[in-house]
Amino acid sequence: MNWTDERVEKLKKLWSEGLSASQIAAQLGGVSRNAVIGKVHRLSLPGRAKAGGSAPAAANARPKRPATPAPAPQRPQAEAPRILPRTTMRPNDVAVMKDGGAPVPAEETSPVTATSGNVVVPMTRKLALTQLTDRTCKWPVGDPMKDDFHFCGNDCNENSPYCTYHARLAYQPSAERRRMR
DNA sequence: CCCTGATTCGC
DNA sequence: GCGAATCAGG
Repeated sequence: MNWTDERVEKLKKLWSEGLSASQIAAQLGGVSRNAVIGKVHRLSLPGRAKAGGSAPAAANARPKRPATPAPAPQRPQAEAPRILPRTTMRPNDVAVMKDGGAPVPAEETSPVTATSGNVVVPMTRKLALTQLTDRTCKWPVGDPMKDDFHFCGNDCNENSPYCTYHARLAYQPSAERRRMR
């Protein structure tokens, strides 16, 4: 895959926007994240800022490289579009989903934080925390700091902690991967 | 384990 | 110049 001006330009754009190398590689298609990082360095683009006191990356630089380059099997990265419960979502994933119009918990352990404010939900049974059972949807509704806070409480599947509706919101596929020719 | 960027060096 | 392999972290 050539680094055409077009692709380089897109690389610069996405990199400056803070996307990770792997995400950029996914968008460009046909290149690995290593290729992206390598290109970034070659272009002398500013690397990622090291925030809190840890940046001995360049200080070390004493790796060992075996003189035996094993035949590297390429992985064509063609996974099936499986929808798996990804509870950990990165900022970019959330940003993409936000356009869908559906309210979605931004944080992993506590979806509560994201639902503060106006949440439009089909129907809730307005259950308190202590009234939740194994079969009631545990999707939080409203502001936990206010007293009108409650949980959805609808019937949920045996496995999922949420009802069918909220399970869709909670378990959005990472998606936004595949983008190649 | 997943991920991140950084670096080296054979090609 | 390219990028896989590798390192070093989170």
